[in-house]
Amino acid sequence: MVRYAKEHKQVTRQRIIEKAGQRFKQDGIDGSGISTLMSDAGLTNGAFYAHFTSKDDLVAHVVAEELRTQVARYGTLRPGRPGLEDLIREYLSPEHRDHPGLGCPSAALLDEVGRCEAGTKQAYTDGARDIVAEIAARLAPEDPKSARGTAIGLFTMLVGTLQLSRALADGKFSDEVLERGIENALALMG
Amino acid sequence: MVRYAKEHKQVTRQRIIEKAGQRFKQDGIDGSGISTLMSDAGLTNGAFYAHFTSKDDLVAHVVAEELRTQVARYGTLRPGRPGLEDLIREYLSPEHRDHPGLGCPSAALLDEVGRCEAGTKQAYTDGARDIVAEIAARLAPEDPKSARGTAIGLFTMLVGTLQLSRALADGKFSDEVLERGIENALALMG
DNA sequence: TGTACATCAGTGAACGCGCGTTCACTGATGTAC
DNA sequence: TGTACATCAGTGAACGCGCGTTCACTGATGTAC
Repeated sequence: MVRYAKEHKQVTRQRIIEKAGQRFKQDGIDGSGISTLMSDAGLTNGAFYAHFTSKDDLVAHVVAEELRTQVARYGTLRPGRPGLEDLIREYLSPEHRDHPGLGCPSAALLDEVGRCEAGTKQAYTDGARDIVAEIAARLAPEDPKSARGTAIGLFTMLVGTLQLSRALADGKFSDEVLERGIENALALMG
Repeated sequence: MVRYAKEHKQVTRQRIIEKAGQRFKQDGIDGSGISTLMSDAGLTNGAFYAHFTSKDDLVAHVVAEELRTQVARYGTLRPGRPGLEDLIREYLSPEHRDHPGLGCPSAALLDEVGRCEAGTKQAYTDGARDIVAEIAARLAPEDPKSARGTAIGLFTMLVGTLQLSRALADGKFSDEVLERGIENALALMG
């Protein structure tokens, strides 16, 4: 019937998106060229435009996928507040700090997303809404709306703290930022 | 004696650094080319290497200068905690969100600094130390050390909140993030 | 069963462009005598 | 006072390179008859 399995091209496209997510988080969006991205996916540069109309198009899909993955992580945590506490400790760990390619897209790319075109910002906005809702639901399952403010504060502090820890040249200072961040985040949860 | 006023070249160098700070914060470091930076300073590209050994060299000096400016801002605030409260409201304002070029370098560039070479990260580290110390001294003038944790939390939340507000395509959601951020920051101060 | 043709994911060379960097030169202002 | 020379901040064209993007082509697999 078909020369390739029906879903072959979709699988390839998904592989490009996932590898590009890692590369973007490691080297930045501006810092990652099409040739590198395609080579990460085991392909050559020419095939790119059979999958995406432009780099901007890829970036928007990558951001959407990365945030979807973050939301999915919440489903794997212990239920309720204990799950959030686990998340805080994992998020503000030296492992996460030292491996941005496998970590949170917001920590790696948030200020760059602020400079991206509308489609990418929209994809980020949709994902951010889900993340805030997930955190709020864990903080106050009976009335998530009341916890939105705290959820936003928790999220922004996690992101800012990890970014700061990555920008510091002094390992001791960086470790201190992570440790204080855990204390602050747990305190913020109440 | 000299063809130009003694300090002429220093003045030009300082102008390049300050204009580059604005450009970096607006378009990103990777997003700003030497020709644009020099044209911002009213010069042509060729003069760049009479002032800096490389783009990385400029970036390190810009980061150092930008953080020095941030620290200097603390001196212009009302003394003590009221000054910090003013800062929080100014920092998390729509005006600051909408004019990154004139705003906080951490909010505009923090994740990019994390990917910069050692000299730039060192410059950032030195500046961050001063900012944390300034905030801590305002939170607990009698015992700043005890307030370091809270100072770090306040700083990271401000930075993360402004970044998030800039990344959101939805103005209403973005405004909400700023408002909740002010509440959370004031609560964190205690 | 065998051969001609259609499909299409992927190849790889090439496009113009802007990047960071280099360098021979300019021209305004000084000094020497 | 006038002319030859030194200084040096800044000019602007050029360097090789990698960028995002285009396109003629390949080659593996299917269908037609």
